[in-house]
Amino acid sequence: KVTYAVMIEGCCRNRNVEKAYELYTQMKLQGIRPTVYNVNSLIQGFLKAGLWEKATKLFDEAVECGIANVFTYNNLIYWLCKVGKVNEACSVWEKMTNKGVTPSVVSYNNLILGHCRKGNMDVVSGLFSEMLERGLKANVVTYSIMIDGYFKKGETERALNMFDQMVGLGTSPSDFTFNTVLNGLCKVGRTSEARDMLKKFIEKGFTPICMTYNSIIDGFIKENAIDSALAVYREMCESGVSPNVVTYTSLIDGFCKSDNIDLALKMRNEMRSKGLELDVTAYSVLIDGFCKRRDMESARELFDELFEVGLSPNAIVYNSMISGFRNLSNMEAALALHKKMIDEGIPCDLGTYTTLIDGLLKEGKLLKASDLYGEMLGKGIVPDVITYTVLVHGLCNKGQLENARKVLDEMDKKDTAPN
RNA sequence: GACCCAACGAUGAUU
Repeated sequence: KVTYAVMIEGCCRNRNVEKAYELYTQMKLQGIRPTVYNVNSLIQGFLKAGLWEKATKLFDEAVECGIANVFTYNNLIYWLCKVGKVNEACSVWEKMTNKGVTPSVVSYNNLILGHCRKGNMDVVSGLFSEMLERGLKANVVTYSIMIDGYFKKGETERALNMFDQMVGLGTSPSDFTFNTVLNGLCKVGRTSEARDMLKKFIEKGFTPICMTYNSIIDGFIKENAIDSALAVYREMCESGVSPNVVTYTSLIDGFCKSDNIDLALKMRNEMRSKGLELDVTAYSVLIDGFCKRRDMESARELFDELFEVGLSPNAIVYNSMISGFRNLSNMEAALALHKKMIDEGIPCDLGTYTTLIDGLLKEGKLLKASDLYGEMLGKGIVPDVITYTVLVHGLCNKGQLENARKVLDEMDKKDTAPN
């Protein structure tokens, strides 16, 4: 039985779920009762392999025969939260408590994470107090998740309070926590503060990693403080931390957005000279840079290069290109790209349609624009304020006041506030 | 005894 357990686990780790499942059935055939451990590792294996159906089937079986434990439930709750199905995660949670399985700190952490990603911070604080009331002690992961959640929601003070609370209650922050706090400060435009804090953290024994510097570099980039960003980049290299593709992407993006395409390209070369290859995001930054400069020829070259190196552009890359052609009023090229997206099976998103509709309306091609709007709605894509603004503006400019009125009414029905 | 959780980069309108 031990042998089977070890083998099943090993197969799951090696992403060989098929083999693991084979062993599992073989074991059952030999009359050996599978343990929770076996089932748990199998479920996890299925989840990692994206075999959602098989995972839930096994999970339901485990629940039915009553061998499911906290770990079993946590596993599923985690994956549901990760893919944004927080409501389903909640029903698994209910099932768990109904079966008399007591949630652990990890259970709470998983659910809190799910709600943080959705931005439901009020639910999060409810769960947090519930957890404490039940006599569970929040751990460093709980705090880190919540700190990150508050920062991402823009509730900086709350985030910093959580950090103080954690320290005050005697939970030592981990390197993970430090990175979360630093990144959070950078994201809300307090990068210099983060840089100073980094020094203090280092004194407390924190070892910065590439990601730490990346957060600070990107923060300065977003504040348009390119020189500070470069200073941190040098500091990073000097302290022996190797920059990665994310570091360079931030810097390249900074140069592009401050209209310094030459320096951006220089950075790309520096990156390559260190043996790093561009990924899709890195390409997208450069492509967008050229598109914004209305240099569609260079953008196109990079777009082609992307294919040549064996990558395939995602919707973001296409959207940049489409937006670039739209700016040049070349809707023919823009629409050709839209067609290519569909041919290649790249899902168009709200941005794709908004840009296309914007361009078409500006050209006076109202029919084509409305076709695309219909196509978008047909795919279940819901318009947002920006889309509505595009429609109202475009229609008004073409004297279609009636239709613009209709759009405003539609907004009203959907409770979207005009800006 | 072994299984579960957290952190970094890119795209759309108006101004």
